Amino acid sequence: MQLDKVVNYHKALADPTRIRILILLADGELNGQVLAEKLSVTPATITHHASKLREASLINERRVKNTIYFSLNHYFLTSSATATSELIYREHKGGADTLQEEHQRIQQSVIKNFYTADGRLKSIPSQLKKKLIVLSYMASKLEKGRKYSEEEINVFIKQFHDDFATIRREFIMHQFMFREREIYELNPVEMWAKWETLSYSSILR
Amino acid sequence: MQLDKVVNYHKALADPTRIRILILLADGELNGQVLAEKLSVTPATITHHASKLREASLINERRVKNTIYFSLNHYFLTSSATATSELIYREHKGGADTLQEEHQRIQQSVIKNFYTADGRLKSIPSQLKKKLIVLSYMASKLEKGRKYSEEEINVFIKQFHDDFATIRREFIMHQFMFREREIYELNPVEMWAKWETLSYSSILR
DNA sequence: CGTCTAATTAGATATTATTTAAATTAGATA
DNA sequence: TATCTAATTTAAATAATATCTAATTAGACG
Repeated sequence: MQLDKVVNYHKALADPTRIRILILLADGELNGQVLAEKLSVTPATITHHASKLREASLINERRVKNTIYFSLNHYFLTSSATATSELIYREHKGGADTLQEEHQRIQQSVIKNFYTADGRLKSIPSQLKKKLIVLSYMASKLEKGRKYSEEEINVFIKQFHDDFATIRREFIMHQFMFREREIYELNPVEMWAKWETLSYSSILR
Repeated sequence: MQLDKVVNYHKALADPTRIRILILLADGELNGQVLAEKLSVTPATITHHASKLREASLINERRVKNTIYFSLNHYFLTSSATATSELIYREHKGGADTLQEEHQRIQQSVIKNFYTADGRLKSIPSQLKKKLIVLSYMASKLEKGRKYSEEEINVFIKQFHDDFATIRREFIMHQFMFREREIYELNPVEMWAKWETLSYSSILR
C-alpha cells in the first residue's frame, strides 16, 4: 500500500528531535556522539531517530572506522514541505518573524503593481500567488456579514474591473466568498494564513 | 518557535485516517457524517481528526444549517511533500508500481539522449534529475568495493567525458562515491530510491 | 418551546512513541 | 588476544495518540 509510505514519511518529520537533527546536519555531516551531545540526549536516542530518518530516506550514512557520519539527503528534503526546508536551510540570521514581514512586503508591492492610483485593477494576475493577493485586497472592501445578491456583487466588482464574471468565479473558487442559493457572502475567515507558504514554493497545480 | 509549526504540520499528515480524509475531500467537499460513514469510524473520530487538520490549515470548512462541509486547502497541500499530493490526487487507475515503471522509462530515455552509441557522454545535463541519472549510469561501471586513486578515477571518467574534474566533484557531492584521504570508493548503497521523488517535483535548490 | 440533526466534548481504553540505563556488538588498534 | 570506542539492542518507564461510547451542545424549524 502506497499510503503507509506517505504516512511514514510524515511521521519521520513529525518529531522535534528529528527535525533538529536535520537542522544540525544541514551544516555538514556529524556522527552519533556529536549529535547526542548537541541535542542533550543519549546516543541510544540518536540511534532510534536515525533509524526512522533512514527508513524515510532522509539521511545518508557513511562509516569511517568506528564512527558513522550522518548527512542530509537533499533530494528527499526538497520534495518535502517547503516550510520545512525553509526552516532547516535558513541562515540563522534574522529574528522571529521575518517571514511574515516578507509576506507583507510582497503583498504591498503586488497591490501597487496591479492596481492603478485610483484603485482600479489593471489586469488579473496569472500567477496564483499574485492573483490571491489581488483578490484578497478586493474582497477586503466587502462588508463582513452582509448578504449580497449576484447583481450587487457584479456592481461591486465592476468598480475594479470589467470582467466581473471571472472575478466572481475566482472569489468562489478560492473561497473568499460563499454562495448559498444565489446569495453571496464574504468568508469571515482570514485566508492569508492558508497560502503564506505559496510565497516560497513553486506552484504545482 | 517556528519548529513546532513544522512538526505539527507533519503530525497532521502522519496518520492514515487523516490522509484518507484528504483523499476523499480531493473529490469534493463532504460533511462529517458522510466522512465517518465512508471511513467506518464514528463522527467523534472525524471531529478529532478535523481539528488536527484544521490546526495545520489543511482543510477549509463552511457551515450550511447544521452541517459543516469540509474541503481541501489546496494551497497548503501543494507545498507539502509531492508524493503526498501525488497519492491524493492520482486517478485511481493504474496498478501497483506504475511509478517505478515511469522512473525506468525516463531513465532509459535520458541515458539514450546523453550518451553516444559508443558510450561517451555528450554533455553534462544541467537539470538535476537528468544529471543524477547520467552520473548514476557512469558510476554503475565502477567496481564495487574497489579502492581507486584519484588518477585512476580521472582515467576512468575520461573514457566518458573530458571534463573529469567536474564529474569527479559531482560524484562526491552527490555521494555516488566517497573520498577518504585521496582514496576513492563507490558508495555501495543504491541511490536511486533517494531521488525518485525528484521525477515528480520541481527542483527548488 | 420541543424536537430533530450534526457536531462536539468528556472520559475510558488500547495502541504507539519517546527516552533512558544497561548490556551487547562490531570494528580498530596495541 | 585484550582493550578501546562508537553504535546498537533490549527492557522498562513515561508520554502521547487514536478510537470508542455516552452525554452535551448548537442550530434549524415546526
